[in-house]
Amino acid sequence: MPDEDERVIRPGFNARVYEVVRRVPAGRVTTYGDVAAVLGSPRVARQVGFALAALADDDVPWHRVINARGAISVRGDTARCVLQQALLEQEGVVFDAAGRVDLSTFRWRPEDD
DNA sequence: GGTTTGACCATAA
DNA sequence: CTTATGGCCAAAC
Repeated sequence: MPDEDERVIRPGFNARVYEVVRRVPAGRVTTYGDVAAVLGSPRVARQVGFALAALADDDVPWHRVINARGAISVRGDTARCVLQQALLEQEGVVFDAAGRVDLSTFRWRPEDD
C-alpha cells in the first residue's frame, strides 16, 4: 500500500501546487482549475489559490497562474495583481484592454512539458 | 475534531 | 455583457 509519494512533501496539497507551478515555462500562463485538475480534482481550484496565497518561495512563478477567465484575481490585495501583470508582460504575455490574457494562446498544459 | 474561510468555477437570471 | 448563488476540497482557527 503506497502511502509514500515520489517526493513526500509535508504539507501535501500546497506543495503539489508549487511543483506544478514550477513547471510552467516563462511566457505562458495556467489556470487554477488546470493546476487543480493536474493534482487530481478540478474542484480544488480554490485550494490552489489558497496555497499560492501562503506562498513565500521565490522559486515558484505564482504570477503565471491566473483564473479561468484569463484575468488576474484580486481578493483584497490589489498590489499583487499589478505586480503579477507586470511580471507576465516582462515574460512576453500580452494583456488586452480589459486586462485579460488570451488563454487560447498563452494557456499551458502539463502535456506540453 | 467541528467550524470558517478562501488568489475558484460553473450555471442561472 | 454583469451580478448572484451553490459547490467543492483542503488548510487554518
